[in-house]
Amino acid sequence: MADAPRYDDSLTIALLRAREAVTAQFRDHVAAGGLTLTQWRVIRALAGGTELDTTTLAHRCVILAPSLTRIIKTLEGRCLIEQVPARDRRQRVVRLTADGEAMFTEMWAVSKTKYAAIEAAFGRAEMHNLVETLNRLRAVLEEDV
Amino acid sequence: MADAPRYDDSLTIALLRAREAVTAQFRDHVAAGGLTLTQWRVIRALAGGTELDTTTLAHRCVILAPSLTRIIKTLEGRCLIEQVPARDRRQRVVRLTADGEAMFTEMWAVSKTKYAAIEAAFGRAEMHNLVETLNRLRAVLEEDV
DNA sequence: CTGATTTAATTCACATGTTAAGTAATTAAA
DNA sequence: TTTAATTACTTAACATGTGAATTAAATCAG
Repeated sequence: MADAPRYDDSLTIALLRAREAVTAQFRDHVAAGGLTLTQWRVIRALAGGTELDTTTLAHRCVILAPSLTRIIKTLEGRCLIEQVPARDRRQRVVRLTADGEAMFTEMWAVSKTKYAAIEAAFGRAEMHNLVETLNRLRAVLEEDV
Repeated sequence: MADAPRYDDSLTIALLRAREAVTAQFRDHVAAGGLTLTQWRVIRALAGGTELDTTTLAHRCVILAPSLTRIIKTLEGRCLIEQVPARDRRQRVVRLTADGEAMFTEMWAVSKTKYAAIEAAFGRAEMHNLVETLNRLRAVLEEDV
C-alpha cells in the first residue's frame, strides 16, 4: 500500500479529473440546447453535411456502438439527424437535417468562444502541446505495452 | 464548420481517447477479479485501513454521490467493505474488510506492474510531466475561466 | 428550547458505458 | 451456387453518469 502513488498523482485519476474539468465548461451550454455532451459530439462530427456510417461515427466520437444506436434513435426522433440510403445495406449512414445543421451552427458559435477562453487561460502552446502529448500516449499504449 | 479544429485535435476528444487507452490497460485484470474499474478506484482509495466518509471518498475517486451509494451497497454485499460508526450520524464512513484488504493486495501487485509498464513505454519523466500538466489545466479551469 | 436552515446521503429518472448475445446482409469457400 | 464465415449493427442486462427531488441529522436564529 505504501508503494501506491499518491492518489492524486495517478495518471488515471488525473485524466478523469482533467476531463471532468474541461467538459464542465461546456455542459451547461450544451444542456441549455437540450443536448447531452455525448449527443453534442455526434452533432459536431456530422456538421457541414458530413455523412457517416455508425462504425466511423462511433470511432470519431469515442462512443461505443450500443450507446450510439440509442443516441441515433433519440436524435432521429428530434429530427436533428436523418438516415441516408447506403450501398451496403448492413450499414446505417446518417447526416444532419437542416434543423440539425442550424442547431450546430447556433451552438458552435458559443462553444468556440468557450474553447478559446480555455486556450487563453491555459495557454495556446501549452494546450496544443497537451493534446499532442495525449495522442502520443495513446499511440504508445496501443502499440508497445 | 471550417473553423472547427480537426476533431482529433479537440482537447475533449484527446482526453477521452487517452483515458480510454489507459484504462484499457487495466480493465481486463480488474474484471478478472470480479470488479469494475470504478469499484477498483474505491477499493484502492480505502486500502491500508483508510476510513472515509462518502463525500470524501466520492471526491477522491471522482465518482458522483448517487453512483457511490450504489457501489458501496454492492461492495458491502460482497463483504469487501464495511461501515464504521461515525460521530455525525448523517455520514456513512466505510473501510475495507479483511477480505477487501486481501483483494487489494493481490490485485495491486499486478496493477503496479502494469502501471510501471506504461511508465517504461511512455517515459517516466514524460508521464510525470503529463500528470502535472493535467492537474494544472484543472486548476486553471476551476479558477479563471 | 423550537422552528428554519444547512448539510450528508439516498432515491428517482433517464442517458451512457460495457460486455455478451443476437440478427441481417455481405463475402468467401467448397 | 449453396453454405460457412465475416461484418455492421442491434438488443439485452447491468453498472455508472447526471441532475433533481427527498429524507434524516446537525446547526443556527430567535
